[in-house]
Amino acid sequence: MQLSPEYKHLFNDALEKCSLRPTKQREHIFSLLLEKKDHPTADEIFKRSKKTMPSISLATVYNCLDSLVDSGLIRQVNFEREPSRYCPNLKPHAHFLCTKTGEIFDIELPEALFNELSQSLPDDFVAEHIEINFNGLKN
Amino acid sequence: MQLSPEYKHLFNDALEKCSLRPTKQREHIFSLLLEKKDHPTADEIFKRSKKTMPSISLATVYNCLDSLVDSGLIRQVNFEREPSRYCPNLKPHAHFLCTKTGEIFDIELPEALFNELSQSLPDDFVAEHIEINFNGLKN
DNA sequence: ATTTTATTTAGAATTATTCTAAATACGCTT
DNA sequence: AAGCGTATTTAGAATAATTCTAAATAAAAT
Repeated sequence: MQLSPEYKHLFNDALEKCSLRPTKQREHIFSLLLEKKDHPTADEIFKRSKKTMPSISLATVYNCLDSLVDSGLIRQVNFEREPSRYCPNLKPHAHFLCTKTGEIFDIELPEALFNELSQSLPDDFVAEHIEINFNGLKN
Repeated sequence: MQLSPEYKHLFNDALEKCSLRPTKQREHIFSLLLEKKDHPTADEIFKRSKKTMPSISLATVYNCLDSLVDSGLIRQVNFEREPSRYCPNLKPHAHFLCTKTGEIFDIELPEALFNELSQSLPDDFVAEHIEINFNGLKN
């Protein structure tokens, strides 16, 4: 529940770059995501947050998650009509939803694949972000 | 607003395979999606449907869309927290959301890329479906 | 220290989607 | 074609996720 110096630095820098303030709540939620990387929903994060920061409100959780996403510290993961989930893995990766258990897995993909994807766009398209979601069965 | 014989056939077959009935409403919505392939939301589809089928209800639109997705006749497209959109393009393709205009474009990708993606999954993952969403700027 | 500006908070509001139960339509059997 | 069982449609209510609002608080700048 405490950011290591490296992450603390990353955290401050990333927010600074977007002129966002490094608040207790933002830090709390970020460290919580780093602690258990299981792609929780906003509501799940709210419940976990309250354990150690009982005064936090759900709206703040949503606000903080948005700030963290905007500053590039975490990623938002969307599958179908399900509530958004959040992921602190900063390496380029895809997600896999197991249709049986509902679990979401990070899938590390070779950087080259992302490049291939970008390059296969017509010239007038400039991609800022690529999201790759698999679903199927994980044994 | 009328399916061509080929599409009518495709439509009947696809529903049959899932033991779903080829109803007027399902056909109506399917033909409407084929007519203007602009990735409309359920609500937009509801508005369009009412023009020629005034008695249709929003719940039916949702039901029909689910049936069409289940039978593989259309695809559901999700970007971030936005409402689901629907796409009748059956060729393997990705989607590109222009962050400026909000428009969604179909991006045809070489089949090989989809294979590469599937193959880069660890052995215990079996993908049923791959969704690729770009966002950025389209000039 | 003071002021300015961003953020948090609780609760209300909104929006997309799903549920419910009755009415209707479909497709099969005779 | 009539009847029967089941699937689908319908309108409206209900739900769930997310956003909004306005006042209180906290952070940064002066």
